[in-house]
Amino acid sequence: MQRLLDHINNYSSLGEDAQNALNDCFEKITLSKNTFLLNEGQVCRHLYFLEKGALRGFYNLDGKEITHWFGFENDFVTSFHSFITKEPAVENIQLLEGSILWSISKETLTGLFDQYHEIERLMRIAYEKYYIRLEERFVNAQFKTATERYEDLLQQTPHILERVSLGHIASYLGISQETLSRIRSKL
Amino acid sequence: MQRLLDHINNYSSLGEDAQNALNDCFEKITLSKNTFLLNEGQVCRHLYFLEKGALRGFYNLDGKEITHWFGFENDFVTSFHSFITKEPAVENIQLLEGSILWSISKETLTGLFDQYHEIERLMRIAYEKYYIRLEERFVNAQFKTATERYEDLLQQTPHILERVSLGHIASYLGISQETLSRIRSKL
DNA sequence: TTGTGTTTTTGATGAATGTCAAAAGTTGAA
DNA sequence: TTCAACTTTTGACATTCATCAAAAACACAA
Repeated sequence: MQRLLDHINNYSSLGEDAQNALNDCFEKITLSKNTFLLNEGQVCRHLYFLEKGALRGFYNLDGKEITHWFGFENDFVTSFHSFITKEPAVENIQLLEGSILWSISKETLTGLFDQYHEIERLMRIAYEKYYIRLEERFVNAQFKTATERYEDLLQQTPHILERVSLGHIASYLGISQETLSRIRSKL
Repeated sequence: MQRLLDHINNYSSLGEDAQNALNDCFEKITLSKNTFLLNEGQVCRHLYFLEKGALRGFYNLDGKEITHWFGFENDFVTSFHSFITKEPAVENIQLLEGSILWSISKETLTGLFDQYHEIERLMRIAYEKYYIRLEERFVNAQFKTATERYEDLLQQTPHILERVSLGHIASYLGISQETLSRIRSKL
């Protein structure tokens, strides 16, 4: 839990009351590798903080699994579309390693927003960060070649390569596994 | 201004005080076609609401202009990365039509957040909406073919086609103008 | 150490899309 | 109405990447 609070204080520092409230409202979850945190079709009612471990979000397209994001230590994780709209998720969230997570329900979080302006501020700032992170990925996806995307990954988030299989990374980069293998052999 | 307030109340309804504060803090701007609202290299210190008109965000890559987003009526517009981080923008924002905008500086907005919890909430909710909208575009960019992306555009935002030149739309879809022209001739 | 299941690489081929160049179409000012 | 500038389409060809199939490498339990 301290890790979550430390991480949050990087975003926007919280008063003691708010920190205590968060402490009371997050619930610890320990899950083993390959477990599903969410199955497609379910409404994702929780926001998670990943203290330790790794997971992926993926959906099924023409019988293939498309991994479109990964989560690692210090990431907030949810199926954002489902969490925000309360519609059933189109994606699955699956553990890639045994992990420790902290969970809070949407209702509880909304209650905290009402009580603590500073917690809502925190969330506003978190969305800002996640927004620009996504924007960068979007621009890369649409306007860079497969090789450039792989080189960017090497530079910016090399830890992903060490913890995730090539097949998952290929679909994360939006290319086939064979193409990724060939790109790697040429660098 | 009423249009801005009406739009905002769709997101999250505001008390009278907060509405009046917004009224006082937004400034009206009228700009003619082709004007630049922002040039790359500048820090984007303002958030804009587009009451009437159209504009595009684009950046230069290998001597080509890449249009990566459009703004139309009722859109909040800024160079998000620059606005959030205060770093120089990599993109330009240019008017596609004569437009009416409402502008607020980051400092003023931050002041409103401090004073009015409900305005910060509004922003949190706005980011949620913009986040899932971007997420959808990202998935389309990475995992759909050019033809599918064009068909989605036809279905979901056909108004774009009526107001923007093909060259801009092609780069928005991440394809060459020639390919877009061929896709259209085949449908 | 062996064997089995999984992941990664390699090869051959085809489809989708980009690039360059030129033609055709459109628009708006004089 | 005409002309010049700009936008869109068409054609020929090159490049990138996906797909399918098979081989190689790796992981790890028996």
